[in-house]
Amino acid sequence: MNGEKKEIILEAAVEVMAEEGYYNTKMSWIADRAEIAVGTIYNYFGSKEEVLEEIFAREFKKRLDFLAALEDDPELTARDRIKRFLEKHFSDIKNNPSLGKILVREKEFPRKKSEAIGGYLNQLPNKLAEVLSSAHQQGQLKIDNPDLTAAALFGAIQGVVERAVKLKEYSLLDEAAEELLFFLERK
Amino acid sequence: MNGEKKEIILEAAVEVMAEEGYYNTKMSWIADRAEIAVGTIYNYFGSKEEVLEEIFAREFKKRLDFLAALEDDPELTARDRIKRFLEKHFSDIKNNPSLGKILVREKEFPRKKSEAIGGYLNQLPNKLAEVLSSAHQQGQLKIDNPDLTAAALFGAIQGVVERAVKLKEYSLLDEAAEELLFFLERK
Amino acid sequence: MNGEKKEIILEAAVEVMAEEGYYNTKMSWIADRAEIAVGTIYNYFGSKEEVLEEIFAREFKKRLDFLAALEDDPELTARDRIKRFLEKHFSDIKNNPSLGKILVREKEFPRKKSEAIGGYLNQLPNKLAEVLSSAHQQGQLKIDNPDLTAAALFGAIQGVVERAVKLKEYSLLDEAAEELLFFLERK
Amino acid sequence: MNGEKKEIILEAAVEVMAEEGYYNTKMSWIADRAEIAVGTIYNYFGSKEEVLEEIFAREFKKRLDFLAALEDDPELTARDRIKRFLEKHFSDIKNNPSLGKILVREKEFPRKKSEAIGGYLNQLPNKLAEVLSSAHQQGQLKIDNPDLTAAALFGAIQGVVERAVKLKEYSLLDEAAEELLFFLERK
DNA sequence: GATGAATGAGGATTCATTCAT
DNA sequence: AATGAATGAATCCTCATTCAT
Repeated sequence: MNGEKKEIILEAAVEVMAEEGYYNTKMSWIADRAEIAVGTIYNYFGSKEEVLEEIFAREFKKRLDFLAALEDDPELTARDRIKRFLEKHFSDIKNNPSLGKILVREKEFPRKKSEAIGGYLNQLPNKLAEVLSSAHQQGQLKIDNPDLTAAALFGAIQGVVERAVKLKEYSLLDEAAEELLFFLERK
Repeated sequence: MNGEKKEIILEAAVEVMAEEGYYNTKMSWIADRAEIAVGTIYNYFGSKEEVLEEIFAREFKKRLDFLAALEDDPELTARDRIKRFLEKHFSDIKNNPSLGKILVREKEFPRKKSEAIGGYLNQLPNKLAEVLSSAHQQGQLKIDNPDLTAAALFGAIQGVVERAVKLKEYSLLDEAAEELLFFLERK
Repeated sequence: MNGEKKEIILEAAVEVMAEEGYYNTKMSWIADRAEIAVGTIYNYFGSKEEVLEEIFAREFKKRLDFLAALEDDPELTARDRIKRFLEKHFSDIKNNPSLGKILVREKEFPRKKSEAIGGYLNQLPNKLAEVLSSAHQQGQLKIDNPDLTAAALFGAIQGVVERAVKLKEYSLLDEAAEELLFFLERK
Repeated sequence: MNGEKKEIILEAAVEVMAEEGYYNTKMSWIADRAEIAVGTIYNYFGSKEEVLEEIFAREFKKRLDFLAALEDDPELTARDRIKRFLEKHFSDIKNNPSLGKILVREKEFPRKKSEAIGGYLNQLPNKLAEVLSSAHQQGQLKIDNPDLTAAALFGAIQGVVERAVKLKEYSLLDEAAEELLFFLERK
């Protein structure tokens, strides 16, 4: 019951921030959407920034965990891992496009402070780089610079989501995983 | 002499916004950086938002023009065009990383109003899609969905720039053009 | 308790604006006078202009209502009606000279927008003209141009209030009603 | 030639301030209307306020002088004097309604400083009161309180001008002198 | 825990005035 | 004398955060 209110607030925040952007979102709008009082938000979050951080923390953690789980499965090739990851990600976004909007858009944050979010935003490419790197070492993938490829891949993911969300053509997301895999398959 | 002051302001704005982000940038900081008075900015721009718009307008126009020029050269294959475009873009960013930072980061703007910026942000992927699409029709490229590929490519460009700028590893940008071409090369 | 704060703000605003004039009045002074924070004013009024509007709206409405009530009493002659109105008005001003000062002074407003205030400023002369006009038709008063006479009467009222308030000779207001009636009594 | 520029500026100022009001009038608009540069205004006036002051000073001086001249003519009764004064005033306003607008409207000024304007605004009623008072002493007029009557008369003048100017019914001004004399004529 | 009125620091913008040309 | 770009003090308004109820 208690934890539930926190969820309600986060959901409301995701919606409003997706529509308006972090800086244009007023705490009172989040409260309105969540059908609670502004003050109540501060019983669960220390600040507006923390709300955004929590959103990022959760979503990125989910994805990092998912990726970690895939790595633990020795049966899978690097290609499989990336494929599964992409499919999961795009399918999640399709289920909650608001979230997708925020995840690709909020690259600008309250200065300095929120190292937190910046951190998450780095971890995923890093993890992707790791996967690519180990695949490369095992001869599964021919890539020269895993960091670069991971950065490109991560950007491509964002680009596709952004496009799909902006045009509300969520069907783009269905083909997206397959499409992006071509990027890793080289002669 | 007159037009010069506008340039000075824009340069200062690019620097400060790159460091601090649009919303965190105070007009007075731009003025300080440009070594002028705040009021002077308003002799050249109607608002803070207009400053950002002008930056986007100029940079995107440059790139669109460059791409258009490449299209006019019948000697070039699609691959050449994209390659040249990427090389130019990454080299520009390397020369002015602050600009790169802004161009990839400012996806959130003063609400509704700035259709302007949103417009530019779409035009480039659209143009890329066009190039890919016509190449596809001429049998030069095997891609299924030019829109999707263009979105991925555009995102990948942003991702690479973002990574390079964030880690200040500008050497990443040297290999980037070559790397991203893999988006177009399939078995 | 809630509505009370709005009253406190209005009272403070009347005082400060009377002393300083609308344009010279800073929102922070109103807040200081009301012993609240600036932000609080904005919980009750949308803008500085709206504060002034509310003052005008209330005071003019009071007077229009009073005049309307007098018109509904068939026992009264036109002279009685005007007399009562003037007595009430002058007595009100005597009780709150600050208000008097504002009511006669604020003829210049934030451009265009405040049709509201302009409206009130017209309604009272119009109403006076009506009373005069109907009195004329009933042979109670000999006046040629009710509009003109009403404008003069309205101006005379303002002139007397202005003089009394400026010189702080509020006793002028005691004789004022009687004096102005001479204006309507013609051979 | 030199003095001429000052006149041009004053005319432009009267026009713009009549349309926009003192506080809403920008110095640059006056300059535009006068077809000169802003800086030039400051070669003739020390400040925006001084421009308004000069307007008031001139117009009120004109009227005070006119009234003084009428007083010097022993042939005239008080009624004649007032009548002539009113006719002149209303006719002047009819010729330059912009001026009329300013003269009745600008009761709020840059605080404290401009005692000047406040002074003029008092002098005219004072002078009127003098005329009435001496007429009273000579048994020409039956009025009890010359100050009060003068204030009412002055207010009535303003009221009529205001109405005429606001509705652009300048014909009201033709009858106005005759009408206002009723203030002096009692049973 | 929930509420929402009160708070006040913060910042974009305006515009009278200056002064180098 | 005329110019008009540059100046920066001044102020309205916003909104995240607090806290008494």
